[in-house]
Amino acid sequence: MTTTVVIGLSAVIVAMREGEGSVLTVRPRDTRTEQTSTLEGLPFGPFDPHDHRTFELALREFVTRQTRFALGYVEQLYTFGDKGRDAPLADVGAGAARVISVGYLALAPAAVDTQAPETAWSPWSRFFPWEDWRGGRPGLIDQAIVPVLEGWAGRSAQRRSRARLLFAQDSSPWNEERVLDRYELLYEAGLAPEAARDRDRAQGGVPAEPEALIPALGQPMISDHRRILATALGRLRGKLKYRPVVYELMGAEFTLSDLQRTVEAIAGVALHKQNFRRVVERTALVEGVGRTDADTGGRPAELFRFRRELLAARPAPGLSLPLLRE
Amino acid sequence: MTTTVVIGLSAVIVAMREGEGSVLTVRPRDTRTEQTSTLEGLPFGPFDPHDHRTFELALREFVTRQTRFALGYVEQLYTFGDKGRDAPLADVGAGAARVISVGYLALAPAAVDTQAPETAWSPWSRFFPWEDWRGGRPGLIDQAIVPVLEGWAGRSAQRRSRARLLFAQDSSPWNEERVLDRYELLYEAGLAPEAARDRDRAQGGVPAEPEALIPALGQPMISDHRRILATALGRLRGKLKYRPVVYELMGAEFTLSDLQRTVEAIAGVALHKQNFRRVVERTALVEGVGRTDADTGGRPAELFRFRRELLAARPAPGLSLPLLRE
DNA sequence: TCAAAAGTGTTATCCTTACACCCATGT
DNA sequence: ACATGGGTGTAAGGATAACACTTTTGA
Repeated sequence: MTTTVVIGLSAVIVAMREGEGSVLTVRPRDTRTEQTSTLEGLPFGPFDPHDHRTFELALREFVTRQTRFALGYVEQLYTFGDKGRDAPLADVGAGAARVISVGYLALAPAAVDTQAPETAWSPWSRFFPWEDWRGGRPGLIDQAIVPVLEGWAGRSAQRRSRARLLFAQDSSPWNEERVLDRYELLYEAGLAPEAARDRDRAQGGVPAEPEALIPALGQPMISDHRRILATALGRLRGKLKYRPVVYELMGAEFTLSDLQRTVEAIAGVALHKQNFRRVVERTALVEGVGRTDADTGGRPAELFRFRRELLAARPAPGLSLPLLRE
Repeated sequence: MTTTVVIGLSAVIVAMREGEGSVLTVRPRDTRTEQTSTLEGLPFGPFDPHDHRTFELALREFVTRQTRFALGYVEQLYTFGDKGRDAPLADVGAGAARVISVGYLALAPAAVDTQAPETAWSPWSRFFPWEDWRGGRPGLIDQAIVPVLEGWAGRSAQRRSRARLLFAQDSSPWNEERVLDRYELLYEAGLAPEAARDRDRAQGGVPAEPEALIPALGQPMISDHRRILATALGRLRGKLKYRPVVYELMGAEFTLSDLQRTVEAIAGVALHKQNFRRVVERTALVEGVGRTDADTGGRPAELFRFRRELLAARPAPGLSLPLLRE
């Protein structure tokens, strides 16, 4: 028996919407029932080996078709191929097809809008509520996550220490980059509804009706899309520090507070205002445009622009995160 | 017409051999002519969607089969799918198959050996002679590369500045991480024999006999393997700085000079001895074992070991590269 | 005794962190 | 006047880079 392979492309398209780090989601329409899915997913499209010259071109094309805007910054994330966690398209194709999905990260300025039906901007705190530490340690970690993880870990020292490190218990520090590791831990511990669904499918059965969701554990997504999203968020948080990628999320002109709020939303931590400004100014990648924005509620803020022309001429640093002590 | 997709896995297996950063290469045997290839390639194997649960398991399996040793550290690099640069397996399969290759980076300690026939450890300076700046700026850059690039760039300011930045001309600094960008520049400029070959194949013809190689431009490899190797080397050079990956290349015990020579071989730059030691000791990821190695030619050196047990308990830093000024 | 490589000490400089304070606007 | 957010100055501590120097071996 030969199993054929189908390559799918998924896009994590990130933008700031209403002050929150958000990601473009779709609710696909089931071809049989004509119902739109209750779960959200990422924009997803097949890669046609005959027509498409490169993955990236294929991605840009189908995203433009689905969402009606053209992507700017795009980078390949990872290729996912685990059996049992593959995309639901596997059922749709002829016979047994294995779906390999190549995940991409795309960044869009806030102004970019989508008028396409069935697509929406969702703040990613919907999917990963434990990742937002801007207001200090989220209560739900100790209320809802830690107790269940302790039950799962039992006497296993390895499991306990893994949970302790990833969720910053007992004075171990919060590492905002390890989004994927945390999601995978929750998945393994059975706290992600996706785990139960994948298990049911593997046993040949129809997925059971989802149980009542525990809001603290975040909205699940279609297929392995929450895993791809976690990969994207972790990668973005890391990249922020060594490449000037934040500016891909900003409009043409912005205040330094806008910039700080964007970095905070992505990194999920609060930053020290004065030191953040210094860090930004030291890179010399922004310059004032000589005008101010008066709609700030206080003193008008100077408007800056990103000096994109320097990108070609330099190794180009990122931003350090001068954390705000609690 | 449907074009089928085949997924191939390629492995860049890195180890120190005879003091040089080396990579495991194979000379595949042509199924028709029974001749072994004149060009080297990377260990490469098909991914069987029916049998293999994950890419990584498939990779470990075929590498063990081809090279007779088991991989340790493994990480996914990138998935390559450009038409016209795909693997030669495309001709071998039934009809028109498009080969997508998922590249992996693996690190092995020097002690690891391969007894398999047709495999060998090749220093990567064979493939990228311009990447070794340990003895200062390699003369071949200005002798052989820059003149040809200038011809290629012509009056295009963009091309000229790209070449200038990547090859550190006119006081622009050498950025050792941009291995892939440099290779792609040479490919575009037609300085990589692979470019001519891909062009010939695209026009339906049989690849012309390779012209006499210009040694300064490095040995070409099969398919797009030199591109994958460039990706691996760039990634490894970057990762060195923020994750403690060098230790994956070291034996159980090593001197600080061994460690420095390894970092220098990978990064391709000379480091300042005293400051390197300080940097290493500050991470506290190594500890002396209380014995010395007398075979150094001078004063015996203290032996150290990597405190791997700390990896689980820490965010784990890398090494900065305290450059040696010329 | 000398070459070769290991290993130590010290200083200037820069970056980060932390703290305190002033400025310009709307209500 | 005062609340709100924007913006500046400065000093302590730590990391890096650059320098010179001592120690221990083999030939």
